Amino acid sequence: MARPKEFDQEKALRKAISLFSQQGFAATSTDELMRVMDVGRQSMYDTFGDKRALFLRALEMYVTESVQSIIEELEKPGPALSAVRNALVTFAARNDLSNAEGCMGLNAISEFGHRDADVTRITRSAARVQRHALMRVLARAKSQGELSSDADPDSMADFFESTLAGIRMAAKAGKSRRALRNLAAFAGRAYGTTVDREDRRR
Amino acid sequence: MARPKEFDQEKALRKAISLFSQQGFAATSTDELMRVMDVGRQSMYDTFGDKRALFLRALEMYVTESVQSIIEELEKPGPALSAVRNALVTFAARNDLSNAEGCMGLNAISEFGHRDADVTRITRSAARVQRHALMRVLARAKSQGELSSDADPDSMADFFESTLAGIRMAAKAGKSRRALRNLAAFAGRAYGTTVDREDRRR
DNA sequence: CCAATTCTGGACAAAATAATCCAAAACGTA
DNA sequence: TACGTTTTGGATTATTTTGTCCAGAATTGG
Repeated sequence: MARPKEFDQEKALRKAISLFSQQGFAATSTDELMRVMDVGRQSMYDTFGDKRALFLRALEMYVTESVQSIIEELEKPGPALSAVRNALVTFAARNDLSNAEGCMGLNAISEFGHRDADVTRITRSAARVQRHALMRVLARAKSQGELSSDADPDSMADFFESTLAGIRMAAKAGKSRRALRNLAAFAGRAYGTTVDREDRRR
Repeated sequence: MARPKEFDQEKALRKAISLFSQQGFAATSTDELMRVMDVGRQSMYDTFGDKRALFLRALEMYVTESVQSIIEELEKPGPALSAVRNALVTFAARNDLSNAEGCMGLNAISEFGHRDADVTRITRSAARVQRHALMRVLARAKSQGELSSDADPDSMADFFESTLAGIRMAAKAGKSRRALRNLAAFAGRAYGTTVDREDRRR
């Protein structure tokens, strides 16, 4: 038919994610996006629609992958609580945290709050999926007697999510990778006093 | 001399803080600021310089007050670790968190990262002051034997700050006041297993 | 080699936004 | 009351930024 259909869309999106993560939506100009994505203006508009649509596409891609990688950690075999604690530590060690780029998801929530329906839909949806996996692991922990009876799964889940957010912000604030790891490990303590025993078991 | 010197600067600044907290810097137009602050354009420029200077003034006011109120909690009498845990719970109950307005400090870090020297100076300076108070309380905890010997004050402090950030984000994400409180209480568990005993003591 | 189609890049139009200007009103003080 | 100073608000300008247009180049299939 014709010319081989555009540039590498996924790569371009990743560049956009990087830029949006650093500066947010409003502060990022289309000129800057073009330059970083290495795409002509027309190509950009043809492919993605407009700046806002591009942002939403990028956001969706980002949160989906982000949630995915956390769920993978949560569903690792072994004691359920260990998986939870480990997910925190592993998350703290992620490469993309060390460059202080920031989390596009948090960024979007920061910037838009809940006044943008599309943004809210995307972040909420991803959060729901993650929450689901989280509650499943916690239920498993409970059924296997890892949790004391007074432990409230909802609060534990809220705490988990909040810890992730805290780690992300600490990373953006410039904390060292080691500090992030220690912080995550320390947060794990909240999940019960069985930490030491389980850690030794491995 | 002349006319009675302007409007209520502090009130206007608070309005500006509210708006910036919700939308960030770039997404907030001067028109919107004028309307919300209830100040004429010229007055605004005369009084604050320009949009950026206004933002910095507002940011400084916000983080100073925010840090101040946390330090007050941290320095309350009683067992040091209780003060730390209590600071988290009290923070989670703050009124300004329930309206999902968001934290201007986090917002600023999200939006600017460290590419803006002035913003960085303001947030860093406030963080340093808070950190100082925090380390003092933790040192007191250690000297009074509330901390096990393997506890690392730096990690504990990082965790504390990270928890605050997590609570703020959870609030902005729309979590209920009760959820925030439970989350904060749960985070407190990380500071040692003496929770129950100390709580009962009161 | 030709044709159809898509990409590319620069120029351009339109809108939004930051910041300045200016004249009139408000106010304290003499 | 009258003067000098300051605030106020609208009009205006300049700049930035988003999005479109258009013509030429590139590429695949017949």
